[in-house]
Amino acid sequence: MARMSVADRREALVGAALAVIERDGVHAATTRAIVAEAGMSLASFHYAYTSRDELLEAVVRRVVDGYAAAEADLELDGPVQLEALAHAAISHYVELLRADPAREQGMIELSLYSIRTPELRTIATAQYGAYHAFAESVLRRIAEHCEVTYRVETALLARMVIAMTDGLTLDYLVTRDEAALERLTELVVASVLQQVER
Amino acid sequence: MARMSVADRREALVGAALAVIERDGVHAATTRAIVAEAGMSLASFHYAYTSRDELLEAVVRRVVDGYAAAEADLELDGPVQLEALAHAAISHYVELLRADPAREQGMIELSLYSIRTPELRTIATAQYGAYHAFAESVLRRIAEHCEVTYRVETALLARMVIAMTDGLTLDYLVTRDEAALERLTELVVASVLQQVER
DNA sequence: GTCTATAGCCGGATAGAC
DNA sequence: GTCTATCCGGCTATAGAC
Repeated sequence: MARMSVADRREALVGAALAVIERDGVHAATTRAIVAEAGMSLASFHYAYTSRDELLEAVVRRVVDGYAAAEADLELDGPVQLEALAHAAISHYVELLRADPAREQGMIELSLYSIRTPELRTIATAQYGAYHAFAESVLRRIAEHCEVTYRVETALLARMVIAMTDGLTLDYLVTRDEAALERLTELVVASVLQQVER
Repeated sequence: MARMSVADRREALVGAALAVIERDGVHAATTRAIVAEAGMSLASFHYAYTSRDELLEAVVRRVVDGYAAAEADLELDGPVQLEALAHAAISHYVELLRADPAREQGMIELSLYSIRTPELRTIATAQYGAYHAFAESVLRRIAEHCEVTYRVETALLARMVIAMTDGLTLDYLVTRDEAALERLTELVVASVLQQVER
């Protein structure tokens, strides 16, 4: 294998780990599976990271950064109705879920693994902090765009949205019931809209 | 160890497995950890079950049966208001969550593990089927008691309740934020009440 | 710096004594 | 029937050749 800077090697390993986690789950993301995915040797792994947990910490950081970037990219332009906007935002996630359920399962597994591992606990908290911040930012932009306010603090409503989408995700992962997913999505949207003060 | 019938041994192993899963997670529930918890030898395990997955299947079955029994035990008597009843039902679960978060984490891990394991997939589906049936039964009894109906099918609303409590659970497991848990609970109750047709 | 080889441990499952 | 002892594979991490 050609020489790579440690930074590049870490980058490649994080990407490979994410790929394995998304495809086969946290349980399957062994150092061996990760280096195989990255096309490098086992020793190279330990040259870039001292331990598997250190790599997983970097993986969670990348996921968190990814959400921050997604927030910046989100477009909420044009003269759209409040209901349509709320529906579009939730549906956008639900489509991601339907397109790649294993990925979402991997993300939940990653959170659960993190909170079982003392050194990773704070990282897991940061992960959810990023989820909440993302949802809150979207809610805030919707409120501004549609000139409405919420009956509860935006941060709390954001938290509810994350909780509801997580619950939706678990339901779909287990049952794979498309019809229920669609109808549950509508109920989640209705629950959010209920908290809008026009 | 004294002689035990295979049935008794299985019973003991399922209980021990559940204890380990609730305390340390599915990942830690190795055959060795389970037999240590049950106070028996490793060989005795394989005398009662042919494989670890076979035992885990039995564990999920016990969890499912436990929910069915809990439903039968639930009391919804007395002239209570609809709002108080809905709040009490949700709060009852939230108190279980606060009292033993590790247990709820273990149950979610068990579901995720099951859906990653082809032979256990149907069991996971049954587990959620039992959750839904439990919630639906409670909703039905509340509706009957308070003489109201729901704007959507009771089965769908039950599904929403399970999804929301799952999401609530993940949020609390990660953040351990008591204040947020309380306020999220209120939002979940409000979301359910929104679907009541008086 | 990168590799192969291996140490050392823990996992599920089994053999064979009693 | 129940045990101890063991096989064997996979894991993380490291040693040492190049």
